[in-house]
Amino acid sequence: MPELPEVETIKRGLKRLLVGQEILSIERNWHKSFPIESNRSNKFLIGAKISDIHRIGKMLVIELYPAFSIIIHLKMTGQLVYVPNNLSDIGDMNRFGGGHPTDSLIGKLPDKSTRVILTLSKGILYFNDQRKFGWMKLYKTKSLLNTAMISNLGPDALDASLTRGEFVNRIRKRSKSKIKVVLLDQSTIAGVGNIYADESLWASKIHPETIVEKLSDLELRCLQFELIKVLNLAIEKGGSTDKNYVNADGEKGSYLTYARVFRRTGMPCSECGWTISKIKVNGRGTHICLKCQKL
DNA sequence: CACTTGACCTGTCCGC
DNA sequence: TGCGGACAGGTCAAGT
Repeated sequence: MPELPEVETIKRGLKRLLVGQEILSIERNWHKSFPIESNRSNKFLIGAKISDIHRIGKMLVIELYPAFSIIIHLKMTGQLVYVPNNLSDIGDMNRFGGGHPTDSLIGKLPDKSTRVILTLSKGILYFNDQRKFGWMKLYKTKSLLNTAMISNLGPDALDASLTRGEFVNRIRKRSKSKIKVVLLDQSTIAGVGNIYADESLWASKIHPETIVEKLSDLELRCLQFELIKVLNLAIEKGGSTDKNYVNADGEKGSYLTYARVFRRTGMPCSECGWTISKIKVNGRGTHICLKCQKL
C-alpha cells in the first residue's frame, strides 16, 4: 500500500530522525525480510553511520557512510517506525494535522509483525511487515544505480523534469494496454499504485480500462496534471492509511478523507451524485464513477 | 514480444 | 461459533 506519497512521507520523517546516527546492532526475526548471504554483511552494517535518506519510486534508500546503502521496499504492509530512546526527541506529534497520535505504535513495539530491528545510537528503527512481502537489502552505494531494480524504473511521477510531452510519449509506448495497467507499471512511470491510479483517473474522467491508443494527447496531459495534483495533496496530508500504513513516527495519514473514489464503493460521486462502483481491472480492485468515467 | 496470471504472505470479513 | 473462501495490493517469474 505504501505508494509515492506514503514513501515520501516516511522518507522525510526518517531523514529528520536518523541522519547522523550510527548502527549499533541488527536483529532479524524473518530472514527473507533482510536476506544476507553471509554474516560478513553484518560487519558492513555495524558501526556504519547514516549519512542520507532518499526515495526512488516506492523504494527507500538509507545511505551509510562509508560505502554501503540499505534499500527498502515496503510492498503492501511494510512499516518503518522509529522510536527514540528519549521520547521528548520526537517533537510535535500533531505536525500532520490529520494524524492520530493516540493510535501511535510507539510503546507497542516490537510486535508480532516486527521482522527487523535496527538499534541506532539514539533510538530503534523497527521494520514491521504483516504479510512479509517487503524487504531490505544491502548494496554498495556505488553499484546501486546500476542494479536492475532501479535502472528499470521510469521517471518519478513527481520529477519536475518529466514534461507533459515526455509523460505522453512514455504512456503511448503501451498503446494496446489499459490505461490503469500502464499507470501501475513502474518502468513507465515510477511511484503510482492502486490508490492514486484510481484517484487520478477519476479526476481526469478517464475509464481505467480505456485502451491507451483511444486516448487523446489532451486527455493524457490532463491525466498527468491530475496525477501530480493528487500526489501532492496526499503528501500534504501525510499519505493514505487504509489499514497498515504509518509514517516514521508511527502516525497515520489522512488522505483517504479527501479521496473521491478509493474505498468509496456505494457512496455518491462528489461530482455527479452517481454511486461509486468497484470493478476488477487485471485482477486489481478498481473504484470508478460509471457516469463520469465512460469507456 | 506484449500482455496476463499466479505466487509470495497474513489478517479480516462474509456467508453458511 | 467455526470453517472455508474471497479479498487486500506491489512486483516478479512463469504462462499464454
